[in-house]
Amino acid sequence: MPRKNGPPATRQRVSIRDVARESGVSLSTVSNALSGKDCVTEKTRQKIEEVARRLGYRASGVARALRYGRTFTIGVLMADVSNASMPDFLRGIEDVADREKCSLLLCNTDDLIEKQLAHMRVLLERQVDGLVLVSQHCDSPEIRQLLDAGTPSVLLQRRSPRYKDDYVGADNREGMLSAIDHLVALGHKRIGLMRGPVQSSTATEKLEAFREAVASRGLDPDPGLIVQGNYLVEGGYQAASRLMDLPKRPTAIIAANDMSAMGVLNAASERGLSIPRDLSLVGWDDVELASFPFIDLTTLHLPKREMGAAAATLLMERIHKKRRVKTKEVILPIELMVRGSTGPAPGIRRRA
Amino acid sequence: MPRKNGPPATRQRVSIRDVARESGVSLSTVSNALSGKDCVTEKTRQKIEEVARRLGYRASGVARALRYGRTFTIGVLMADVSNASMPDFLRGIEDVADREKCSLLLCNTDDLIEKQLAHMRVLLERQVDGLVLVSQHCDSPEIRQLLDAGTPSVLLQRRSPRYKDDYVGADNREGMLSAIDHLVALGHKRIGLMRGPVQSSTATEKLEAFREAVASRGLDPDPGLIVQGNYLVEGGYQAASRLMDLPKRPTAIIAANDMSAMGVLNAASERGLSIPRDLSLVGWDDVELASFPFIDLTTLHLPKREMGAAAATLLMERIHKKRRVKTKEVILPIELMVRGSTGPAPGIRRRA
DNA sequence: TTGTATGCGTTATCAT
DNA sequence: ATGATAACGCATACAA
Repeated sequence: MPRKNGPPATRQRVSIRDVARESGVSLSTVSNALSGKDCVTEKTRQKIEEVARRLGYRASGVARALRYGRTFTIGVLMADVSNASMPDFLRGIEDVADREKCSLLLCNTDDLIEKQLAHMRVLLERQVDGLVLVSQHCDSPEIRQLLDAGTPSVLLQRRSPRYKDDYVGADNREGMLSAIDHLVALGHKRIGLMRGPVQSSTATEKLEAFREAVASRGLDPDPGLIVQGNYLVEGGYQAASRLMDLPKRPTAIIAANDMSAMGVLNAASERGLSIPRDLSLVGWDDVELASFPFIDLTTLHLPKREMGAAAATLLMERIHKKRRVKTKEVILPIELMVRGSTGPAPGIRRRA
Repeated sequence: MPRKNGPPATRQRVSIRDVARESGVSLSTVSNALSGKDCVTEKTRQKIEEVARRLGYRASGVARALRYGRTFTIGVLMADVSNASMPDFLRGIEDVADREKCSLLLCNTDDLIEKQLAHMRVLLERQVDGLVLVSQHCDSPEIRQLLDAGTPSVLLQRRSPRYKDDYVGADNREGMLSAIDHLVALGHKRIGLMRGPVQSSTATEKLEAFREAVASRGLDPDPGLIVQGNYLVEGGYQAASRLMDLPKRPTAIIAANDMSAMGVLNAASERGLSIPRDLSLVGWDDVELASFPFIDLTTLHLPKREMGAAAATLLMERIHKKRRVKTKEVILPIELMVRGSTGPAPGIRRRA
């Protein structure tokens, strides 16, 4: 029986057919036996299993996916895995995916909308069961169109300002208030904020909470105290430099995130400013290095792995059609980790 | 026409069939038109494209994979993406994968052989086109069996001591010698080595080069100067503590990697030892934080992204059957980044 | 209990 | 230029 069809599909893989032929039974019997159905004689099953093992048979996930209409695959889009928090988000997603027998297809977008679009198209073509986006870009029309194409999706850490999606984030407002209250308790009144990128929804939330606190706690409302950062070390350095070179320097800085806080440390050491004696510093995210004794950064702990897991859980609900229309948001608490980078404001007596 | 087949495969997706029906042509014509064959009238093509767009048609990667016998997917196995070097390896792999229209399935093994086995089985079932392993476990019989099952694979950063595989690594011997020569030039004679895990092939290579150098450079051969580390901060702390509490402390330490070097910094600050005045420190990997001004760690730069790319390139050669049997090794150069954590040995005049 | 037939969506071959 | 068909590997409904 010569193959009549085209060159592709070289048919080198051992398939259920080979097992059937070799064990002298039919396809379905093999299928039944191997998937543990009870309608197969123990003897037949034994035989089949032996043959399968001998031939090194391994069911084709591709064929299965085609048949089931499910790939047991989840696509993950993030700007850059190399960014400190990303691996933890990823691990959280994986925790749940593993449990649900799903694998992860990972794509880096480098924060480029075009790259994200291309990746999304590929992922949808691959028929992933769902999509997790840790991305600033969830608002452009093309992306919305793909998002609405029917494949479940969930936003993690960054949300769309204009649309209502399934979303997992952290309580940034609470975080900001607790940071400020901590600083206020230490006597700080002139607090600088390094805000994150304008497209970042979390940056916006933090900024709003900051303004709210400035008003309600009676802090110095000088708009010069709010500078632009970008979540990177270098951006943190530049932003911090602007704050430090202000005619009247803030006594404390809240960085856009831990990485930009590193930039602040650089800027401070350059100017011979001692932290926390001359300047208190609060980070955001609580990445691993924040807890190193020689860094010892006071920061807001983002439960990254838990957030990833929560996102994946939301996604699985959709995939299992447990929830069809109503969107859901999960906001996880955020905790201030008080470490050594914050101290009494200069000129304030200890235990003020 | 009621569906007769089983419950799965719900048939909700718009397929090439729908496009064919809607545009009043046959399946093959749609396929030809959409895949840019020239045997289609321009008018027909227009029509088909319009319909496809209108219906939101997207070809099924799964069906294609079944048909082609290729999934355009590469499986990546690593102990833990959260480890500092992993994201860079991953990016390198992705660089090449993107170019080759492949996506990455990422699996964390947590360095557990059972987990790795399970993931490998899943990946092979999914019919990935190839496998990249950044894993200590490539030597157990079960794993070898899967590795030899026909799917191309390449080892990255860690190799098998017993088997010859496609492999990409760095020139660890050169790295170690350059580190030692740097220290020797600074007057160090009593150098401590924190070796990596025993299963780590790179750790072994470094250790051998260290011993070679101790002999050839006439360094203190005290076996107590070699302690066990584990690539983690805490392990580095403990190992460094042992070295520092030696009756006669080394004047320099070469850490297992940058993370354990952080542990050394912790141990040093705990003992009030100043680096590099009392103790010189060399790391390994050159992760981002090594270059932060307030850390400023002298370390060996591992070209991680390039290594990942080289591994993926090797893999693609196999996938494209450019190379069938002969295994290939790529050893990338490693470069000493001299920063502030190394200085003259105590008791040595400056500019010794 | 076991075998036969069908379809998942695609594309290459072959016929028209 | 276009259409009919088979095959990739699997799982199921149904018949024997």
